[in-house]
Amino acid sequence: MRLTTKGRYAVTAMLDLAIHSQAVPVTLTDIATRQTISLSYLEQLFARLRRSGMVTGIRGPGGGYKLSREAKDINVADIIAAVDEQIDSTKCGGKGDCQNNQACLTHELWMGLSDQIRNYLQGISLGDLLQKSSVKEVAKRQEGDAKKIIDETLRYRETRLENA
Amino acid sequence: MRLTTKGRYAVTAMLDLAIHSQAVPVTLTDIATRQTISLSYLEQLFARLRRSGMVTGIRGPGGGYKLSREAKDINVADIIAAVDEQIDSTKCGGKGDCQNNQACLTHELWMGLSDQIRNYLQGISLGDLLQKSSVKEVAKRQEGDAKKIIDETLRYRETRLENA
DNA sequence: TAAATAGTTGACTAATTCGCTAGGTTAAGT
DNA sequence: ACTTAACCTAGCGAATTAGTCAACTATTTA
Repeated sequence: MRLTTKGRYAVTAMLDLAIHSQAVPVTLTDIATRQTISLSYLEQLFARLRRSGMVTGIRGPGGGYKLSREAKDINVADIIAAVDEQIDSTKCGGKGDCQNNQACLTHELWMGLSDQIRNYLQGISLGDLLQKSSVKEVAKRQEGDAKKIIDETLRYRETRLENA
Repeated sequence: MRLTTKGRYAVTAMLDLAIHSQAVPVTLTDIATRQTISLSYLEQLFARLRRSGMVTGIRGPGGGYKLSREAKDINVADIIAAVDEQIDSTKCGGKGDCQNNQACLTHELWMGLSDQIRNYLQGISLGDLLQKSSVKEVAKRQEGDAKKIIDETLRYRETRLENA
């Protein structure tokens, strides 16, 4: 388990998706606008997230991304693991023969510690993060900020849905 | 809080130091030999650890490094923070004005999550890690492995201490 | 059916970090 | 003096980060 900015971007974007994901899919352009993340970089991250089965891409006009599961069933550890290709952090690929063909201290210690962190992050779901009131407030304000850009599109989609 | 191999090296080295730190200081050469980490890289890591006040360097023959505090008073989060220069992970340096001069989602979410991870790692001390029996076993075997290299030096030092 | 939208893919790039090497200087012990 | 070992600095190749650009494919609407 590594913790880098890449993982942070992914978690932030997924939370944004969880917040705005209603019946209508959310486009990466919307997320990029709200979270000020490069669109192309988001595309790379979501390609991995999609392959991990956490999100579903819907093509064509009115398309975008949706969570594949409920927010409460997606945890932070999974998101980070999806975008961070885990390089074998032990020189021997987990075989335990890094030092004189035997297990090294790193193995016993760090692997265990890494597992603990993973377990910890696995206990935190997107749903949990949504609960936090502070997140809700910021999200609400961000919607307002981006309203001028997104509003028309959104309104258009909603109208279309109502007519369907 | 970031988690990279750099931090892992630092934690591993500090644990090695904690295990072997008796009355006699431990040289970086010893640690480098036991943990198969580059000596010069270790020097860089320990420069930071020393500046953070976690270890004390003793120069000259018979010198080496010692823990500045007891193992139970040094936690994993501090070690990682010491070697990982924390790049301001919010674009605005924690001022909370990254997006339209207001706090962004990243702030509310990731900073909070990062704090949780930090708090968690702060609860794990070197002393706690020493308790783990598996660590003890590996350390014992590693001592045996490195015995041919280190034994003479160690014996020499002990003799010197007894005579003092 | 044509046009517009939007996801998908891949190649490419500048900047940074990682892990390490090489070479020194300084302080302390014998 | 000589050795030891901490301490310091510069630099290097590889990897990663964060991002751009461009082409392509699928879907929907007109």
